[in-house]
Amino acid sequence: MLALRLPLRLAARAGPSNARLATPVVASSLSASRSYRTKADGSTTPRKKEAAGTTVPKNKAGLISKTAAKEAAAKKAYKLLSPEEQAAISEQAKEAKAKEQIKLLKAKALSPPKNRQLTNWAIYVRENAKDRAQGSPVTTVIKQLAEEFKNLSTREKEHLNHQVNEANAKSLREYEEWLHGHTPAEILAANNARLQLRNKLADTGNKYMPIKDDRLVKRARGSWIIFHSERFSSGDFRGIKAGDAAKDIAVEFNALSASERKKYEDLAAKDLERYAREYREIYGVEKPDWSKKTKSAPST
DNA sequence: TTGATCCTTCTCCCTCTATT
DNA sequence: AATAGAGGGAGAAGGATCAA
Repeated sequence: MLALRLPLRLAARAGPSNARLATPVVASSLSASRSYRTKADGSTTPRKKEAAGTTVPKNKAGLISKTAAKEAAAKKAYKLLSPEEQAAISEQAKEAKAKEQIKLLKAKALSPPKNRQLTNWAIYVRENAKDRAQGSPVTTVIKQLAEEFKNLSTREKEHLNHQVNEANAKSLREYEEWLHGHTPAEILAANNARLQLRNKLADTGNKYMPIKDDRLVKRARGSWIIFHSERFSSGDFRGIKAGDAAKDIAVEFNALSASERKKYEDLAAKDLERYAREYREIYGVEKPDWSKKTKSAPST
C-alpha cells in the first residue's frame, strides 16, 4: 500500500512539472469523458470512483477549488499510467523536490563577503607575479620574487605595509558591516543550512564553510573536551603531536575513577546550563530539548 | 600565511525511518 | 501528518605539519 501511496503524494506535491509530464500521455490515450462508461446500448452511466482517495476536497462554500480539482485530475491521470510511467514521474518528482530543497538551503545559507586578510608576501606576489609569469614557470617566478622580497628597501617595505593595512582593514570593515546586518539567529540558521549543503553537495566540491561570528553561542563542552583541554594546557604534551597526545589523554580519561570523572561531568553540566542560558539570550528562543530522544518509545 | 589534517570522546542536531 | 527513535556527521580542544 505504501508503495502505491508514496508516488501519489509525490506526484501531487510535484505540481506543475508532473502535470506537464502526465497530461500528454493521458490526453492522447484517454477521452475527456473518463467519468462515464459507455453501455452496449450507447447510454452512459456514472462511473464508480477510479480508486479510494481521489475524493475532491471542497472549500467552505462547498465548491471544488481550482487547485483541488487540478490535483484530483492529476491523481486520477497518474493512476491510469503504466508502472514504468509512474516510476518515471516519481523519480522526476523526487529530483524536483531535491533541487527545490537545495535552492531554499542556498538562500538560507547567505552569501557573506570574503574577509581576506593578506600578508606582505601575498600582496607582493599579487602585485608582481603577473608581469613576470609570461613564459616562465610559476615556481621560478616565485623563487625570484622571494629573493627580491628579502632585499626590499625600507621605503618599499613601508609602502607594502601600508598597502596590507589598508587592504585588510577594508576587507574586515566590509565583512563586519555585512555580518552585523544579520542577527545571530540568522547566522545560526545560515550555518545549519551550510551544514546540510556540505552534506548534500559533498561530491560537487562545494564547501559552504560555516560563517564565523563571535556572537554565536559556543556549543556546550562535554566532559571529555573539558578533560582534554585541562590536560593539554598543563604543558605535559608540549611538542607531542595532537593525535598522539589525544590517544594518551583518552587512556587517562578512561582510567579515571568514578569520583574523578564526576568532577568533569559536573563541569560539563554547568557548561550545558551556560549554553541553554546563552541560547535563550542570544537567539531569543529556548534551546531544543534533545534529552527527549533518550525517552523510551511510546507503547504501540 | 592560510587552511586542512591528524586523533580522541562526547554532545548536538539533522535526516531518515517507523509508528501512531 | 505528527512524533519519536536510530543513525550518522559535525564540531568542540590542542599544536605540529604539510600543501598550496
